Amino acid sequence: MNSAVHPPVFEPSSNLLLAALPPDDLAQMLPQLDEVRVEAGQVLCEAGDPILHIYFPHDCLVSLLGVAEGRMTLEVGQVGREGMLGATTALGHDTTQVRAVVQRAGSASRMDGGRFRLEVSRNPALQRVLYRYTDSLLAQAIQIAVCSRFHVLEARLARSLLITRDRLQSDKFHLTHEFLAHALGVRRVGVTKAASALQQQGLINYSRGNIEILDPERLAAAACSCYQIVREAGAAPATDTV
Amino acid sequence: MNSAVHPPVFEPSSNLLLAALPPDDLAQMLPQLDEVRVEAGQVLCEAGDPILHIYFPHDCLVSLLGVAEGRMTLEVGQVGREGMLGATTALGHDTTQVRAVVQRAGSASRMDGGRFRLEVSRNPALQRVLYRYTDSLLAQAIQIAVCSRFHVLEARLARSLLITRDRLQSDKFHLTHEFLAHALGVRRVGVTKAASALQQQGLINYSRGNIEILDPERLAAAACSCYQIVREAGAAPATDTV
DNA sequence: AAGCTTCCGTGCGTCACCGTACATACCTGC
DNA sequence: GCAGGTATGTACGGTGACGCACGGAAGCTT
Repeated sequence: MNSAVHPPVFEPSSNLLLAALPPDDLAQMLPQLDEVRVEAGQVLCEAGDPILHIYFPHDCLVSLLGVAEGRMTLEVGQVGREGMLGATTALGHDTTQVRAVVQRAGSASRMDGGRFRLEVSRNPALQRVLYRYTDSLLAQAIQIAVCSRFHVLEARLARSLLITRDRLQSDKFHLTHEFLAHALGVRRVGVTKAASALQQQGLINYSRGNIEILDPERLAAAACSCYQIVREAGAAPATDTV
Repeated sequence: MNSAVHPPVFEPSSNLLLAALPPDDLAQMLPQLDEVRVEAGQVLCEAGDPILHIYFPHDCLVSLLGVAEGRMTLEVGQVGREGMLGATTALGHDTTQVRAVVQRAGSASRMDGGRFRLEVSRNPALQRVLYRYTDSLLAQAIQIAVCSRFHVLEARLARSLLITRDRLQSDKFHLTHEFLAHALGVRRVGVTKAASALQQQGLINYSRGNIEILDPERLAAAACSCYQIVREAGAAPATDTV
């Protein structure tokens, strides 16, 4: 179910973390990486469960959901080709704190969790890459915490749509109100109401999960300032001393 | 103003991150560490400002506040003797995303930000320690994001008090409603109301900032489950492969 | 064409928290 | 023992989101 039907079409190095490794280090990891295809809605790992595999996305997008009791969840970060899923297992956490749900289907390089730990323990270059990436995840999580505490739903929805747009490099994508509700930590009807407001202002258009961003500039104006901050947090810092 | 009036009474290694370093690595850093005293309410760094110094707390406790527009803030983590302040500067972030406010006065080892960067760049043991610590900060931030989104104020207040109790190893400490309001991201009157409820149940007692926890077990029952999760996130993971 | 599933829209009562304003109690220092 | 700052208590209308329930529309399957 996870295996690609067609022969692999992505080089592992299409993931930017892997691409950042020195060639020799990358070569050492290659035999342990499998290309797999992940489908939208698929749960790659569940909060509290052991981390069996880690993933380096190529073209898919994964949503990290913090989980409270019941069905309440809140997106605390996203993982695309610039990152990886399961980095925390390198530090001895055998379970994951978040649920990872595929937002956009695509391809990823997968690796056994135990082998990854071993590889990290003897690969300083990989350690540095993971440290950098964990730090950027922290920056994202902090801003999302602030945002979801203080900003109203309509602004948060606008922010979320813009971030997705940036990541997917497209003004059109598939995302149901239900999915957005889980990410924003609100009811489905709350998303419907906020989305209707944005649509009536002519900022977006949607129908049965097919969302189109009509006016990015005005949508950015309707979003909170967290949009800029989260976007920059995902990018690399100005200088690189480690 | 920051210098200790009395001669230093804390060894740098009373900070657990420094203590985790191999003796040789620690010895190399020692000449660059100054013991300073920090006072309650002191702002060690302001969100958006450059990171001039990094701190390794000995017995003080520092609150990390994510900042939104206006006076709205939300505590996204705490730094005590198990951690440090400013680790992110090692990765080239010249500014900090959070405001760091001293919650309990005490002593810390301080170091110049630039020298710290240099030290990190050539000290793999230090890099590993920072990676571990950043990962635990991330775990804290994630849970706090979830908690502040879904749980009611009274439960969050109980959680906050219990965590402070654990860190300070004392049932009595000083913490005004105003300070708690900034940490929990709510109004001061909201804290007053929630604290009154806890007091009427006989769980706590307070007067002019002097808080006493009367019944930790029942207070834990009044708190959300995030208390356990955050506490474990602050602790070291079960195994250590890096 | 019928039937089913998925997705979106609306209405209604409830509630936690907000913003603001004002009142009261306690502590410190002169 | 009075002034002034600090800390806490109370009140009140407003609102964003909640929980629940139901209606409807679009697409897919048979």
